[in-house]
Parts: sequence; C-alpha cells; structure tokens
Amino acid sequence: MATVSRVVNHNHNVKPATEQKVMEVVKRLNYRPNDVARGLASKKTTTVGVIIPNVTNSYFAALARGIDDIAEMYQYNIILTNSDGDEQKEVKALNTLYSKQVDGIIFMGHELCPAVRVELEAERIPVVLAGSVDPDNEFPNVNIDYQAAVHNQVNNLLASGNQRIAFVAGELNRSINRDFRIPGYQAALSAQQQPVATELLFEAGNYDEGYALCDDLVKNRVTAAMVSNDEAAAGIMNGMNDRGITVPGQFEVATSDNTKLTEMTRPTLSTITQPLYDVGAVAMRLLTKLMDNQVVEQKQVLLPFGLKQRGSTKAS
Amino acid sequence: MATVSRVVNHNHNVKPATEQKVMEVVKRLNYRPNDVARGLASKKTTTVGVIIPNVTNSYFAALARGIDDIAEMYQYNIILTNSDGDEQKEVKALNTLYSKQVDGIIFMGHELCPAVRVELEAERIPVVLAGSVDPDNEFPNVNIDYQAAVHNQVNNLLASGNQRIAFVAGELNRSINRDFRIPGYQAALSAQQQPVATELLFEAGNYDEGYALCDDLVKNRVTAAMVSNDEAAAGIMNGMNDRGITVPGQFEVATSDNTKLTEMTRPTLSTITQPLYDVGAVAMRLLTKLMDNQVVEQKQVLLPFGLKQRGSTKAS
DNA sequence: TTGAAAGCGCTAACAT
DNA sequence: ATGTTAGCGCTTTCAA
Repeated sequence: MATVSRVVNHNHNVKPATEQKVMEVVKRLNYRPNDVARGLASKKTTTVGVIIPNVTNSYFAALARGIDDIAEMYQYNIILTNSDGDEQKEVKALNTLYSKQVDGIIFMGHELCPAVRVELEAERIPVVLAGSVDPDNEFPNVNIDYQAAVHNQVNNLLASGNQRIAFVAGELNRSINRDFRIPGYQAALSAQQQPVATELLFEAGNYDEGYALCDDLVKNRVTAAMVSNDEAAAGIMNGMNDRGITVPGQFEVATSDNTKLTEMTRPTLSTITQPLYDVGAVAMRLLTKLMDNQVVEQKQVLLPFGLKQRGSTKAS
Repeated sequence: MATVSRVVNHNHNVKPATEQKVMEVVKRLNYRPNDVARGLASKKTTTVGVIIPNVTNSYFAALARGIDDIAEMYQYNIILTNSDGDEQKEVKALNTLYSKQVDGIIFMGHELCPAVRVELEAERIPVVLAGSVDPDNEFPNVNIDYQAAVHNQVNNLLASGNQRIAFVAGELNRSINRDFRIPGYQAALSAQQQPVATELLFEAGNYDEGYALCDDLVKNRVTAAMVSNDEAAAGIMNGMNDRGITVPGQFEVATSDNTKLTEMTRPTLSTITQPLYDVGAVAMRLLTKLMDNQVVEQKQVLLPFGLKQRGSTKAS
C-alpha cells in the first residue's frame, strides 16, 4: 500500500527492484491513482481556479492560454469560470473554488470590488491577479504600466496635431481606467497645455458600442481617440469610415491590446503592444511559487509594453 | 454528522426545527463543505473535463462559453485543457481528467483520432463531442450539417458565375473536411457540371496562412473561395485586396463560422451562420442528462444553420 | 427523524 | 527499504 504510494509519487526510498515490480503490476492492472482521494489525504488538489470575465474576449482568452500552458507545465489543472466581471458571480465562483479546495487562484477582472477583496482576504490560499489591477497593490499581480503606455500613445496622437483627443474605455470608473489610463491620458494632454475636459471621456466596451459611439464623437468635434479595447476601436474606426470620415486622414484611432484583430481590420490598428500570453504565463508561474511556499521578492510585476503604429494613425 | 450532511444536501428527512438549528451553526462557524471529501465519499465530483484545441480560437471560445454557462446552471465546474488538437496532448489530458474523477467530458477537436477514441471508449464515463464530428457517429455529439451548409454556400458562389472556386480548410484530411465539407463542396460543383479538381483544394487555418495563400490562389486562377475558418477567410480577403485584386469584385470569399470578426473586416464577410454558443450549451445539457443516467433518445444532434451574405460576395 | 459506524482511496507518520 | 496504522472530511447504509 504505502510502497505503491511511494512508487507512484516517485519517492526515493524504494529499492529499484521493488519499484520495477510495482510498476509492472500497476501496468498490468491498469491502475490509475485517484486524485480525489489523494487530494483528501494530502490536502493538495493540484488544481487552480481561474476567474475570467469572458473567454470569448480575446484579450482574456490570450491570458488564459498563457495561464493554462504554465499550469500544465507545473502539473496543475485549471478550473475556469466566467464571471462577466459581475461581482455576484465572482463571489459565488470564489466560494465554489474554495469548496473544491483549489491550491491557488488566478483572478482576472475589470475591477477588484470590495466584496471580492474580502473574499480573497478571508482565505489564506494564494491569489494572483492577471492583467487586472489592484489599486491598493495588496495582492500579487502582473500587468503592464497602463498609465505610461497610454501616456506615450496619446503623445503620438498629440504629435500629429490633434486638439481634441477622446479617451474611450468600457467603463470609465473602473480602477484600471480611473487610476491608470485616464491619468496617463490627462498627463499627456497637460504636458502640451491642452485642457483636460471630462466631455472627452467616453464609454464603449465592444465593437457595437464603439460603432455606435461615433455619433457622439463627431458631435463633440473629436479628431482622434485613444481606445482601451481593440474591438471597440475597430467599431469606432469602421463607424467613422462608414460615416464618410476617413481614418486616419480625418480621424485617428489608437488602441490598447494588440490582439490579432488589430492586423485584420482595414486600415490596421495602431496600438499599445502588450505581451498578453506572458501576462498570463508569468501570473501562473508566480502562483506556482506562492503555492510552493517559495519566497517571492517581487509580487507586483510590470511587463514591458511597446507601441506599434499602423494604419489608423498618421504618426510614422 | 449525518444530519448535517442531510441538511447540507437538502435531504428531506430532516425535521424543520433541527434543520434550522444546523443552518444556524453552519452560518456561525462559517462551515463550508469540503468537495474533495464529498467527491471521495459520493464518487461524484460535480466537475466535467473540457478539452479544447485552443481558447484563443474564437470559434472554440464561443463553444466554451456555452458549455460553461450550462455547466454552471447545473452546478458543475469545468476543468479546461488546451490540446492544440494534438493527439498526444489529448490523450494525456484525458488521463489527467480520469484521474481527477470528472463526472463527464466535453471533447472538442479537429479530429477524433484512434488513440483518443480508444481512450474515450476505455472509460465508461459520459462524453459529448461539441462542434466536432465523429465519422462513426459512435459518440454523442452536437454539430451543424456541415455538408449541407457548405453545399448551399458554394451554390451562391456558383450562382454569381464563378468557374474556379477553391475550398480552403486548416487541414484537408481532417474528418470534418474530408467527410463533410469537401463532399458538400464537390456536390455543389457536380450539380453544375463543374469539374471537381483536387488542385482547387487548399490549406490555411489562420489569418497569416490565409494571407499567404493568395499567391497560390492567384496562380491557380481561382476566382472565389469557400473557407472553413473566419480568420483564414479574413487573411485571404485582405491578401487579395492588398495584391490589387478587389473583393468581391474580382474575387469572392465566403466563410463558415460567423464569429464577430466577419462583421469587423472591410468588406464584411459572407458566411454560414452557426449557433456557436448553442452548440456548446446543447452539448453540455446533453452531458448533464447522460451523467444523470437519463435516457436520451437523440444522442447525435444537428443544430440549424443559415447563410448570411455580406460584403465579400456578390450574391444579394 | 436521528445517530452510529463503516469506508471512499489515498498519504503520512511511525515502526520495524 | 518496507509494512502498519491512522486519518483526510465527507456520504451512506444500517439501527434505533
């Protein structure tokens, strides 16, 4: 019994001869260890919970792929739950994951709302936020420097002479926007002595909303937009072109995620480049260390970003 | 002990008064049942394994969302594993899932290769294929009638006068192509007395491959393409336009999945419409019945499809 | 309607 | 290096 356990778990205190014998029987009987029993006895499930707003969102899907690949590499499985960024669903999902005794959690969300924070703090199981900011920087997380990225990209829009640049995000009041992107956007404007008007802040979180937003943009005499979501950016670009306002000639669009979509639209979309897969991968790698009780010096990691000027802006 | 178990599991043989008492203590002690112990004792984990080629593929991501929503509805959790459609990874993933004692499996793959089939048959745990064909129709599965869908869409390409219509898929030799789509394509050609030449069969499974394929297409004097993957279709369309061959004027493109991408490209892509979310949802619903030992009359389900003519074809 | 007891299939401490 | 034993935290008979 115990010896079989040792062999199966690659414990070293087994005589090679008996190991062979056990292996032979394991094969012959087609024995497969029961992970549930293992989990109960060892208090480790080699399973991590992943909360994602929506798998069909290509930004998060890219992170999820990075997460799963590294999880697999470290022999963990992933329990994936879509939350739609909804507080209720997030809390419910967390409770389910706790019941399932997951060894750790990767949380992705637009926002870290108080109820979720409480839930996360209540258990002492490791959590890492992936592509999701924690304004208090309390939890380990991996992101890029959204503020600097937006700042730089807006600089490009400024450089080509735009006087009224809009900032567009799914929900302006989310921490990632309120505390990082918008300050980056405003800092860029201020540095050029441009007024910072809230009337230039708009909401659009997907293609259709972006497309529909064009009327508002035109009404406000906006000539360029810094968008925080690739699909919304595509919607704005197509919407403008369909209204006879050509991009980038009469209107410039810059976006944030560098998903494959930015290469598939016409014109192609200028964007901030983020290592999406790596954000997920690094988050998972960090979580493995935490689950392994290793000491981690840097629990807040910022991955490098870049800017890619393509067809939707005039900048070269 | 046993009474608490009854209360937690909503067993009816409990006096309301004691139920209240138990509930009160549960709350006070912040008691949360351990699903692992539950799983060991009851031999049910309320977890299903989901094998997906790649979450970042929007076709499969859409199915995954449908799967997760229904799973959640029936109180199941999902263990998600990316396989890249690789036989080795699929087999490995299945074994891991079996060890984890999942109650059922949803399999998505480009192909149901022999090794996987063997693995699936070896265990008697329920499996449902989602958006993935089983040429032998041995396993429960939910799909659309790919053959008819392609046949109809090719008819439209024929109607606008094309004499050399290409068929493009990720891998021509996959069952879904070999046994369903290509026969549909060929039947449409044959019905119009058009020769069925293998030189009109091409491979491209993503945007870049589609884009690169254009040279071959031009070389072969192709004037229209029936593509089995939206991203590849976008690549072909952009590739043609970039080469000065305008779509749909000089080249028509029709695709298969109706992912959101088909509305985001310019021109927009004409496509077969499939209820992607529903394919996943119905598959999961079917699996719940199977896991519940309910008798299911129809284990092979074909969901309705449609055709949507947009900007990449001349047909109205 | 409730309690007592066995046991799910392992791991881990302990003994040998 | 191997065997023995005691749980892990529940569900599920079986009695009462």
